[in-house]
Amino acid sequence: MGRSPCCSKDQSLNRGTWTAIEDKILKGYIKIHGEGKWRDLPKRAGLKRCGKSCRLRWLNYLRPEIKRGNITNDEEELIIRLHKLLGNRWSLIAGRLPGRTDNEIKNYWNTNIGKKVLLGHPNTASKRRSSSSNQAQEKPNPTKASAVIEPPKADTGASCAVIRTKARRCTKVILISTSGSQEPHDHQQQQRPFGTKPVVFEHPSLVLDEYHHTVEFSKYNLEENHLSNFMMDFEIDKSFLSGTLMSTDFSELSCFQNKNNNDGGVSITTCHDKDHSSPTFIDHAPLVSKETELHGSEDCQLMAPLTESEYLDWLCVSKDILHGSEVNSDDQFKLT
DNA sequence: AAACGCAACAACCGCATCCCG
DNA sequence: ACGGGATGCGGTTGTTGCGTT
Repeated sequence: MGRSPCCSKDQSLNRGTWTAIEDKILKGYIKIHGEGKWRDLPKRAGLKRCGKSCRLRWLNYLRPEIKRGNITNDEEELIIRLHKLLGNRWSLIAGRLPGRTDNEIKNYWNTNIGKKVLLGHPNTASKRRSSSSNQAQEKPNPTKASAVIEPPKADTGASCAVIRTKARRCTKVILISTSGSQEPHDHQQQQRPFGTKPVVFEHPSLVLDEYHHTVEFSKYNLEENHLSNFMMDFEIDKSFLSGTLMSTDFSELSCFQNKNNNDGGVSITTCHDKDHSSPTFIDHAPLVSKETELHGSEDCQLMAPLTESEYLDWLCVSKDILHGSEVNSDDQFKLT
């Protein structure tokens, strides 16, 4: 039973930086035989490397589509936006930057952006080896930079909180309307439209799930936080994204006008099933984490209400993931 | 010119997840 | 449904080389 010993323990294997000859051998082998079967590849190709190392070298360095060179300002901007939306899911972020690898973006974040974010200077990128003038400044540990970032203070323009440190599958989203004073279990109230009234998603799966997630709701004592006059929970699936959420007219949604108070708004909370049994079509959490009783709970994270631009970002990414195309600006949701 | 400090990034490591029999 | 191998992913470490003293 158990896992076979890691090949990295094999003392006869080469470690460290790859040589040009090794690169050539690996490139040549993959050109002929294609990717995959990494465990067997080194033996077949005649490389004294472990399969993992070969895979990493190929994916992060040797692939022909890899774009070398500095991260451009546009790319940096995109990374920041995506990180705000996706957290430390570097592979997802890299997937939206053609030619860039997750490793490259992760490194870039840790050495550049993460530091700027911590220091509160998101637009003052220090270029590679540009100057040592800032070396005397406080030196945050780059490897820790992405692990703990303080939640943003209310109304600070650039909110860069990382939602969670470890990528986890998001299986549910809970919308919590903080408007009105209706009872959470009142079915009548749930038939009301957007606006100052409770949110309604008229989708069969939502209704079906209502009872179960109401239980979950009381479990976390949301009521005591006075956050939830209404709550609806649902599986994130394609019908939700493409149907319920995407087809909803948000023109009456007033949540963005009352950020960080209970006077009106919608919070979105993500939950994570430990057994990953629920279907998932997006696996990113959209929002900005907020200190509440829920914060730190292993399975449920409460997010602060989104700003308009944050919400649009999230919707764009969600839609893009679903349809594999860019969102037309005309196709975005109208917000008051 | 040598030593040192640091930034950048390549590579490693271990765990999570996927996939197939 | 389950087990185990293959692969993916993110955190961390090691190496390199530039800039400063």
